[in-house]
Amino acid sequence: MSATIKDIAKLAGVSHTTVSRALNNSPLIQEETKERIRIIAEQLDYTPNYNAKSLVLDRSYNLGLFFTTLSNGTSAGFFYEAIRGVNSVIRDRYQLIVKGIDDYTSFHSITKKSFDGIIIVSQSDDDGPIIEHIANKGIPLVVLNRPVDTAGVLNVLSDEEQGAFHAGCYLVNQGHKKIALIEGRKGFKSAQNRKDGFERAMGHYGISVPAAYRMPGLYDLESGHTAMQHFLSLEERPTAVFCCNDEMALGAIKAVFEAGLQVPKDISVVGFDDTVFAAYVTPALTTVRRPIEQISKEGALRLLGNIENKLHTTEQLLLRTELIVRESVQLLQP
Amino acid sequence: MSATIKDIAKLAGVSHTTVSRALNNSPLIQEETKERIRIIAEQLDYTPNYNAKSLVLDRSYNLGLFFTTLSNGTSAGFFYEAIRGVNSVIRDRYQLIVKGIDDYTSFHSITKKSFDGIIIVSQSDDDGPIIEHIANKGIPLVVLNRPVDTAGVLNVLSDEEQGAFHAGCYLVNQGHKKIALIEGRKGFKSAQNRKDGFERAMGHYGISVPAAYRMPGLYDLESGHTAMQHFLSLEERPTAVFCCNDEMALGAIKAVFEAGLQVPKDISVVGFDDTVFAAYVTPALTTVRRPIEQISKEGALRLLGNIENKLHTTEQLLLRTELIVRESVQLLQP
DNA sequence: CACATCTATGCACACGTTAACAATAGTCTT
DNA sequence: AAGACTATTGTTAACGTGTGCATAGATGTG
Repeated sequence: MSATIKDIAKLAGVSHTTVSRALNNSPLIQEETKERIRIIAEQLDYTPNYNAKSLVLDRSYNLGLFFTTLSNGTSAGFFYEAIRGVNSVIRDRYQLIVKGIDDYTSFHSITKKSFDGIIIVSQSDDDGPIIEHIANKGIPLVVLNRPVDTAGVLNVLSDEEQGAFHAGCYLVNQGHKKIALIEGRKGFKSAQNRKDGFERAMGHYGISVPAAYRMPGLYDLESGHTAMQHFLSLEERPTAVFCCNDEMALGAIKAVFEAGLQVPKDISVVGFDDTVFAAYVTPALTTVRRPIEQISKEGALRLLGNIENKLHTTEQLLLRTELIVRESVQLLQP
Repeated sequence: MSATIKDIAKLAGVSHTTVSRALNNSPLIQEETKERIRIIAEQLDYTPNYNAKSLVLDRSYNLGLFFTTLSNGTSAGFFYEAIRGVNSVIRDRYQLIVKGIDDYTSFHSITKKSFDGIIIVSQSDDDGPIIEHIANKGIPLVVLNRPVDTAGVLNVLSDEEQGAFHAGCYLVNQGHKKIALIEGRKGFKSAQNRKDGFERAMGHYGISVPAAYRMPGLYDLESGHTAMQHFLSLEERPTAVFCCNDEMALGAIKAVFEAGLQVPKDISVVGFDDTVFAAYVTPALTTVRRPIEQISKEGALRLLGNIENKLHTTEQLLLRTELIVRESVQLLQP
């Protein structure tokens, strides 16, 4: 069917060894011979069989890109930016294999032979076992988006606690005192960090957040909607709500409008993530931007570095978040 | 390093052939022997080397999932749903390799050896060459989202023309006569189809759409915003605007609010795609839903069918779109 | 001129797996 | 009891590529 180095060898009147060396641009082969062989390869439309190469070179040319889940809980924008970032770095050097961790029934098939390196975009503590497995197998690994301290594992993430802290401070500085919180999906590390940052800000200014001002959420529109309905039903409504992501913030805003009220006039809303539509909803959403694409780029770069230099550095990179002030927060007069 | 069938063979006191057969559950091997071998394999934590398997079986266990572009023009939600749909079908039988077609400098490396099958999520006529290439190489192929008529290629898409037609008719039936259009990204087949469906609806009711009521768009928030600003500046403003996707519709709505006007009271807006946030913006967006996830599922299923039965059927599957009526269109009194 | 050195190439094997064919022992048939 | 057949296992080669070692010719050296 398709041409092999042996076919080329026959036509060129040399051994297949010479062809192999010529096409890999080995200094052992005469320039003239190389050129002749290259031309024949071109004519035959030769493409190396990567499976054979992999077998003998013990490299798969595969990079795994694993998400905590593909089926629920991962927001589309997040997913997209992560893949984009990684893809822009690897170009054609590796194949990018995308998987959801929760699709694995067993990690047995994850071996050094099938992955040259793995990028885990982790959103949950439940990812611990797979991280252990990969590290044990000695596969180069970078974990994005969530802190890990396993030795030999790279780690790139944004400082979400700090981002939430800034958002909380901002609300207080705008004059808010009755501030409510819609939490993220339980078990997701980000949910914990964002909550922590928010709490720290409140603590910093000595503002207490009663139980009625705290609602659980699932990072989706619907749970934001429900949570806000609850806040609106309270006798003493909060004047501002910090939502642990933009989708929930959107759902929350929707609930406010449905109740015949206005954002930010009657109630202020802050989100987290700066998703693409945050700037375009009405009112434009004040939110915390985390540099997903940059995180995935930096992560991929460092991973490739470790792969190519056969290192297993343990490095943690923390990228700053940024508060994006738009129109969804009202300045309260004292 | 890692165990091979030969290691198992030694421990079991049989030939490596017997081990291979046992682990592949061949009927040639005695049940008792199989069991013994399985236990040893388990103890050694044996995993087959897929590169070696691929080499001899001439199968890669790879499925390509190619998008027109990863870097711009593909909406995040679209991307996400497509991967989800395909992933839910293939589970652990194949590895899913995600690529942007515009990342390829040459299609040379796309061979039968490296891909058992390919799914192209096509958004542009520019994808013609790669489709030709893949079909010529005899690699099983399904093209999603855009019509193709190459022999031996599967094709699954939604009837967007019909969807846009219904949306257009709906606007007219709600009493609108001055209807404007924000077009999709030039070169994208969907842009043409949606425009065609809209035009057909207008033609059907004898409504003419002047040049000033047509604006180009790029499928992003910003171009929708710009286009709507243009419409608002006209002496005789349209009463309704059909946007070729939801993102542009969001941008358009934003522009309306900025001008101190209201949707749908002053101007009605219809989108296309029913992205996740369509239901949660204010006002909730009336739009056309196309079943991306279903399309990618159906496509993947049919592709796997063709791969496993070694067929190259030429089949086209057209899935219906659905008009989702929400709150962004005003009923005009005559 | 004899020997060492260098250059360009080939030979043979390895990577881990599957499969065609061969071999052995036991069972059945007449 | 001889031949045919069956069940189980082994021998060997093959997939396509890369590499250590051998080889042959050319060139340099004293």
